[in-house]
Amino acid sequence: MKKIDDPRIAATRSAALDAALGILQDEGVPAVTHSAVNKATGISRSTLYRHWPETKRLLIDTFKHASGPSKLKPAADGPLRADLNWHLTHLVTALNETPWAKIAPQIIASATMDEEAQILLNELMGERIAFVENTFIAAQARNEIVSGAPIRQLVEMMISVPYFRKLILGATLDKGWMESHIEMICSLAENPVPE
Amino acid sequence: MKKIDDPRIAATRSAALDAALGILQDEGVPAVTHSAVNKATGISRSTLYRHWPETKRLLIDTFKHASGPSKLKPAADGPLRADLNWHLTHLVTALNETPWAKIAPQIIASATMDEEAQILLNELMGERIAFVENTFIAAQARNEIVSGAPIRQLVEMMISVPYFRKLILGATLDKGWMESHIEMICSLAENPVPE
DNA sequence: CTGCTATAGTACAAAAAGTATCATTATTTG
DNA sequence: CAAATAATGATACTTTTTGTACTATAGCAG
Repeated sequence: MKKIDDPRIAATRSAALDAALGILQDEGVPAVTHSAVNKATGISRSTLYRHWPETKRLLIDTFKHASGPSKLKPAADGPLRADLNWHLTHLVTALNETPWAKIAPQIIASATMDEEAQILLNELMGERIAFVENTFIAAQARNEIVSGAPIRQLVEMMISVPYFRKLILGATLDKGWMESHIEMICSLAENPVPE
Repeated sequence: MKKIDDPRIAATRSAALDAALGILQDEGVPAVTHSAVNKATGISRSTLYRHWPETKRLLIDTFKHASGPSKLKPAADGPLRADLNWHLTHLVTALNETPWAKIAPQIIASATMDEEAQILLNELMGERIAFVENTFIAAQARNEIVSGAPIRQLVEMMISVPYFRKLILGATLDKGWMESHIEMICSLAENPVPE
C-alpha cells in the first residue's frame, strides 16, 4: 500500500542537505534555516518543513551529512611510526583539505548545548580514537613499545594537538611538524616514564 | 561640553552583557539578540540598538565580557613540575568551574567565520601559551630540562590535551590525570628525543 | 491506468529585526 | 542650585523571518 521508496524523497533530502552544508560552511549555524535552503535550492519551504519540522533536526542532519561515511582503515600492521604516520596524515588531510575544519567547531559548539550533537561528536571522535588506540595495542603486542606505556594518553596527545593547532590557533599542520609530533609520541611510547 | 562619564552608560552596558552572557551559556550564539537581552533585563530595545547597532558587535562584546580580565601570573620560579602544576590547575579550574567550557566552543566556532572573533581567540590563547612557554624557558635557564627540548611543542601538548578532553570528549580533568599529564610532559622535557 | 503522496504554490498569522521619533529622566557642567 | 545635555524608555512602523494550513499539480507504485 505504501510507497516506501519514492526517489523524490531521497533526492530532495540530498539536495537540501548539500545546500545546508554549503550554508553552514559559509555563514555558520545561525544561517542554516529552512528559508535559506529554499533560496539556495528552489525546494519549497513547505516541503522542507515536512522533511524537518524543527530547525534543530535540519542542523543535526546537516552535521551528519557533513561527516559522511567513515573512511578510516585499520592501519595497524606496523611498524608503529608508519601506522601513526598514516593516522596523522589522514587527520591532517581532513583538517587541511576538507570542510571539516569549518564544520567541526560548529558541531563542538552545538554539542555543549545539544544532546544529539554531543552524541554525534562522541561517535565521530570515538571512532578515530579507537583506531589509533588499536595501533598502539598492536605495537605493544609486537613489543615495539614498553609494556606500561600509557596508551590512552598517547592517543589523546596524538589527536588533540593537531585539532588544537588547527581549530584554536589557526596554525599550519605541515610535514615537518607531523614528523616531530610522531617522534615525540614514539619517544614516550618507547621509553618508560620514570617515577 | 560632552558628558564623557555618564554612569548610566556603564550600568546598562554591564547589565546587558551580563544577561547576554547568561543567554549565550544557556541557549548559544543564535539566541544572543537585542530582543532576548531586552526581555531578560528590561532595558529597552532602542537603548540596546544604540549601544550595539549590529548583532555581531553585541556577540563579540559578550565574548569579551565572558573572558574578562586575565588572571594569569608568571609562576616561573621553579621547580618545573610546580610551575606546570600551577598552570594546569589554573586551566583545569577554568574549564571545570567557570562558564569557560561553554563559552570557549562558541568563540572557537565564531572564529572560523569572523575575523574579530579570531583575533580575540588568538589573544586569549596567546596569553596562556606565552606564560607556559616562559615557564619552560625559565626551567631551561635553570638547567632543569635539556637544552634542545622542543618547547613550543611541549607547550601545545600541555594545553591542547585538557581542551580536547573537556570540550571535544566531555571527559573529566581530575587530579590523577593532571599528575600523569605533567609527568609525561616533563619526561619529554628532561630527556632528549633520540634521533 | 488508477490511487497515492511528495512537491509547489499560496495565503496567513505570529514573531523578530531594524529604524525613526519623541517625551522623560538623570547627569554633567557652569 | 539651575540649565544644558545626553541617555533612556516608549511608541509606532516597516520589513523580514518563522511557522502553519490549505490546495492544486505532478510523479511514482501497484
